Amino acid sequence: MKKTINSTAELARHLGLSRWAVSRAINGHSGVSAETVGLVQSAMQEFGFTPSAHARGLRGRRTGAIGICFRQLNTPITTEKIAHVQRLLSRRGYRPLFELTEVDAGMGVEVINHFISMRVEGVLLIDAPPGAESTNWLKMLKRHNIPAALLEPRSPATANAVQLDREDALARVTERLLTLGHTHFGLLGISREFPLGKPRYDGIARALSARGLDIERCADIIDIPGHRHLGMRYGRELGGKLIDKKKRPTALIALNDEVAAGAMWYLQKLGCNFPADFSLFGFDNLVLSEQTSPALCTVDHNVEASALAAVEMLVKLIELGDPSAKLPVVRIEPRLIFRESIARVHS
Amino acid sequence: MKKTINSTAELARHLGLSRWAVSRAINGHSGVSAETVGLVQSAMQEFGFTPSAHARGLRGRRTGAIGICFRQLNTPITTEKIAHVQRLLSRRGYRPLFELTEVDAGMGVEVINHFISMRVEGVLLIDAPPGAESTNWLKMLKRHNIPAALLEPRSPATANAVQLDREDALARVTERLLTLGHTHFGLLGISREFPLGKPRYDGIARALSARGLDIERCADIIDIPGHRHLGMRYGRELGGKLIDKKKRPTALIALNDEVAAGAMWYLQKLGCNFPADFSLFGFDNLVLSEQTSPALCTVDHNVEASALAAVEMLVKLIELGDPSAKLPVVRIEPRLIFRESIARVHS
DNA sequence: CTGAAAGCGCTTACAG
DNA sequence: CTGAAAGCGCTTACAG
Repeated sequence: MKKTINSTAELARHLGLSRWAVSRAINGHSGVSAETVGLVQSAMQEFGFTPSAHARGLRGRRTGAIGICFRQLNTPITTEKIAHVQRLLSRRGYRPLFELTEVDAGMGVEVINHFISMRVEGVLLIDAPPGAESTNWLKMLKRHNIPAALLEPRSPATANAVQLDREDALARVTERLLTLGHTHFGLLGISREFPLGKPRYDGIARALSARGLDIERCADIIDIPGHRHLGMRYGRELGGKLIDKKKRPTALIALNDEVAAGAMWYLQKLGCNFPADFSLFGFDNLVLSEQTSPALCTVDHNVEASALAAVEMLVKLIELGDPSAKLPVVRIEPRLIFRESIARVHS
Repeated sequence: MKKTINSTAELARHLGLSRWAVSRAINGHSGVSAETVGLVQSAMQEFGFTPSAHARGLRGRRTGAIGICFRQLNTPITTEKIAHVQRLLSRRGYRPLFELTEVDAGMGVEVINHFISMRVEGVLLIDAPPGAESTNWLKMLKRHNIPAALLEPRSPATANAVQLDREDALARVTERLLTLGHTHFGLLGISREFPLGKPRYDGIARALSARGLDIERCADIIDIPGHRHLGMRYGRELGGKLIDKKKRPTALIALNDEVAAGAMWYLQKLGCNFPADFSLFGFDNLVLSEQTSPALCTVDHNVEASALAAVEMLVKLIELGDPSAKLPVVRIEPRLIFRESIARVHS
């Protein structure tokens, strides 16, 4: 029967070492021989001993913990962010603490307080909600000198944030379609009044005006104001509105892949061909976009790059040690994914 | 300028109370008046003070922390489990610590060690991988007297687990289709050899034999052995295999909603009607299943019930305080969702 | 309720 | 490297 080891003191006694040597071996500090480090590590392995994070966090300056919070796990994009962030942080020796802020009302403050009570070294807010709520969270953290970085906040931030450049992506999509000869665009679910639609609309307008074209004349906004579910069903309804148009666009740019797939489905059922009758571009690079037929051209969020930028920003803020440090906003370029759903316009 | 408060000692000094009173007020213990509790709480609010979880975890017996781990965030079902678990645990005064085990190789052991170092009071393994890996995790936890519960382990467990009764669900689906007059079934992607398929197949067989029917004669298994992606594209390919059959089934039961939607899409393009030509049942109750046309009949995992059962099981194990306690496996009944994709068979 | 003390398991600074 | 000590911020048991 093996004896069990529950503290570094017991481990030191077992190995005939001082607690000092054990502590420094565990933490990779200098002053102990490589041989001693090996002995300590193999004993930890053998007895399944892991030092108490609480004692360490209480006495030491570093806890190694990083609080990560996000609103909901409702999209594959969010879950991908989380997976990348976990990988990147644990490679840098940090331990992520994940929490959801919107499973219950008022949960956000509770989560931030938990992070504070855990003495996290930094907080990463993913998809932070707009307005006063997240401002309050940032205030709470600042009060405790805990730096925070924002990954894709829902309202525009002026510092310490990483944001996806949707405008640039849509400008590039539009340029590509112009190159293929398209001059009449259908904007499925993309409207200026809508926070999700605004940067997309602006990007399209920018690309058009670079060619001397006016978005008001070249593009039809096809949407249903007040519609809430931005999924396939919405896409089908927009397909229905599109088909009633006298002068049909030749290139369709959809708010996202689900809307694109819904519209494609509906129009195909009516006998339309993709990309012969319509070129179509989605957004999000969901698995769905590969599975449509033809496979959908779309825009990939480049989540890996955003997650990396956010983690590096947070680590830098932690290293600066200045709670009022302001790092410039990082803009991430989305990647255009070209597949089968676009073609040269018929002349 | 407000002074800041960083410890219960400072808080006690500020309020003219003893540290004893403050501690008991914060933890809701008896011996302090309601008035004192109120004073303490409002001062905590005012100064944004949250006691150190590390000091608390080090000295006190309880940390209130629960480790939750899961393999990946790859399905909406998993993310739903997490949201429910967070809500249920925080309502019971526990703090969940979430970690992913499959973002890097060997991450599982690292995650369990982190839980141990955090002195969690219990661990919930969600979608635990089959085989030796999770057995090892359980061994590590047991060594530290940390109870663990399994929510839908990928290999059958004999105790301390909550499992979805897929067999029962498919038996009920089959009964319903039999009631509608169907006697010839197409099993899309459901094969006996496959861990995901086995319980489904058994359930279908059970319902058939209850009516004196033999699954070998009444059902065609339509699948592509070795196919990896169980998504819409696979469904479309299975639709292709189905249409080549001499004697076509009238009722289709798909492995999941994506396979069902893919098959529906493919067959509709060929001019088949749902549910006139084929009745169709999916599984998972994804958002997608509402968005097909006709809307898909499907099976809902009843995640809320599974999450509740798992949380209650874990809480009971913690309260028992016996690291070798074995609670019986809880089976959760999935819910059948009837929509538009099934009909009485043509006579 | 107060007050004074012990102790949780570490890290850290210090003298050797 | 050793050894002895202090201290992180709490909870807890004890005497009043």
